[in-house]
Amino acid sequence: MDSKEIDLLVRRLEVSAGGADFPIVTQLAERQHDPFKILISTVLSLRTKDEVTGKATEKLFRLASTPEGMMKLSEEEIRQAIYPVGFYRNKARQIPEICRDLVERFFSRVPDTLEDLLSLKGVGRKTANLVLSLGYGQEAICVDTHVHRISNRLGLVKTKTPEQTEFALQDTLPRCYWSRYNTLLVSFGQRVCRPVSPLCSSCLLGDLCPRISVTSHR
DNA sequence: AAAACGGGGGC
DNA sequence: GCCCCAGTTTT
Repeated sequence: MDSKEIDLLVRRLEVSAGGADFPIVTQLAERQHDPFKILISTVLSLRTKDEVTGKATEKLFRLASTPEGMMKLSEEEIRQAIYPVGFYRNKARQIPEICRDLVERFFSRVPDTLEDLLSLKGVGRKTANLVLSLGYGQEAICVDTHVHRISNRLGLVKTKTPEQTEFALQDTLPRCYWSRYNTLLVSFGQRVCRPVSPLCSSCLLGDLCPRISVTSHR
């Protein structure tokens, strides 16, 4: 796929994903340029729907908005604030831990390198890359289940794991598309090209999808 | 590579 | 009741 075809694909994804008015894009834009907020909200978003995560993040930040403040919150306080995101045992425990790490090892700042971000407890490649991309404006591809699934469905990559997808996309996509691409694909994956009962009839990319007539896209 | 983790909400 | 979800960690 040459760069002209890729540019066309990204544009078509933009149209299919519904453009900037889509809630996820709006929410992400609001969190932009605040790496700490992006980090915390992404940890909260693990296996949880994004509308729920957005509200939970706001409530939590009303309690404390800095690593210093947040590391002092009790598990119970956090649990109440972030209801109903689920995964409380992990999340309510990890947040003060991450904040303590930020204060003690990184001078209360969210790191801006992949290696440092991955050293935080509960932060994996997807979270780390999202912080780099949205928080620090670096070109990064963060691969979640949507990006993994749809990149394969569109034939951009042929991979088994999200990590393989990340590296394959780095080879396939020019850098300038990385940040736009992953945000778009998540929107597209949630509203149109869903894992279960995808809206193929209203999808504008049917000609690129080998499974257009198949009922399930899993 | 696969399983464990883990809980509210939608149907 | 059953299944799904912007993942990460452990076996």
